[in-house]
Amino acid sequence: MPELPEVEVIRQDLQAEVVGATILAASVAGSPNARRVVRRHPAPAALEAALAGSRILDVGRRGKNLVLRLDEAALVVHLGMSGQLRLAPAGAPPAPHTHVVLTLDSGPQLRYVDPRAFGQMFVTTHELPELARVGPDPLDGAMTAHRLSSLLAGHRMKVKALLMDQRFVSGIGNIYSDEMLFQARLHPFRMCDSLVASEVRRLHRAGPQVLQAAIGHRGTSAADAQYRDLRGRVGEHGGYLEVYQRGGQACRRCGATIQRARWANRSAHFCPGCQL
DNA sequence: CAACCGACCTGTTCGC
DNA sequence: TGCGAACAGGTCGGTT
Repeated sequence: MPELPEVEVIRQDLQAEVVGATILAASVAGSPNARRVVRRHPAPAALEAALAGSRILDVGRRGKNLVLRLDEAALVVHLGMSGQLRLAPAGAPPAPHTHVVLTLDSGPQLRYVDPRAFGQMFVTTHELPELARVGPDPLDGAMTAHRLSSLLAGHRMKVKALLMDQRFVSGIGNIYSDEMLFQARLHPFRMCDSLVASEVRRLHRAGPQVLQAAIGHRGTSAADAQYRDLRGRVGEHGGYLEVYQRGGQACRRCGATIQRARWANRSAHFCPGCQL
C-alpha cells in the first residue's frame, strides 16, 4: 500500500517523465469503480474536459497525494490501497481495473489502475482546498522536534494512531508507523501524552530516517502490498523491514519474537524486547 | 470536538 | 481439491 515513500518515488519518476507533456485526451471508464475513483466529479465528462489540452508543469506531493500542476488547474491523485499509475504505450492492452487514461502528446499514456478503487483522482484549483487539512510533511522540516512534542502532549491516544492520522502528520500508514516506532524503540500503544522528552527526540529522528531509507530503496512491495512504480517494477525496501509483517520472527536487534497485535480493525507489529 | 469504529472494495490466503 | 471465510488497510462518515 502506497505511503509517503512510494508516492515520493512515483512523484520523482513522474517529474522526470511527464513534465512538459500536454494531455491530448482524458478518458474515464464507464464501470462503477471508475465512477467511484472520480467521485468528486458527478459528471466524469467534466474531468475529461478539464484535463484535455492541459500541459503538465510540475509534479508535487502533499502527504500521500500526488499533485500534478497544470496550466489552469491541478490534478490530485490519491492511490488509496491498491492504486497504481502506469506509463504504457498507447497501443498496449489495458490492465484489468484501468479506470482513467490520459493520452500524452509525448507518446505514452498515463493510466490509473486500481482494483479496489479506494483511491481517487480529481481536478481542482491550484490552492488545493480539498487538501487544506492535510498535516505537515515529515520530510520538509515543518515538523520540528518542538512541534512534535506539543502535538504529542495535546492528545490522549495511542502514538501509532496519531502517526497515521493525516491531519497531524501526513504520509504515514501502517508499514512506516510500525517501522519508525521500532526505530524509536517505542511501543505502538503508548499514549501520546506519556512520552518524555528523550522519547520524543528518538521518534523525531526515526521518522525521516525510516522514510528516507525506504525512498532510497524505491519503496516497499510486501506480500500484501502490491506497490509498483510507473513501469511496473517493485520496490526493494521489503527486505529491510524490521517489524512489519515479521510477526513470529526474531528481532534482528535483540532476538525476541516480533509480535503482531490486532487493534481497531488494524494490525501493529512490534518487538516486545526493544519497544517499551 | 476528540476518539473510535464500521463500511467500502477485491485479490490473496487460510481453514475445513 | 474446492469453496467460502477471513484478511489486508486509507479514508469517510456516523456514533459516543
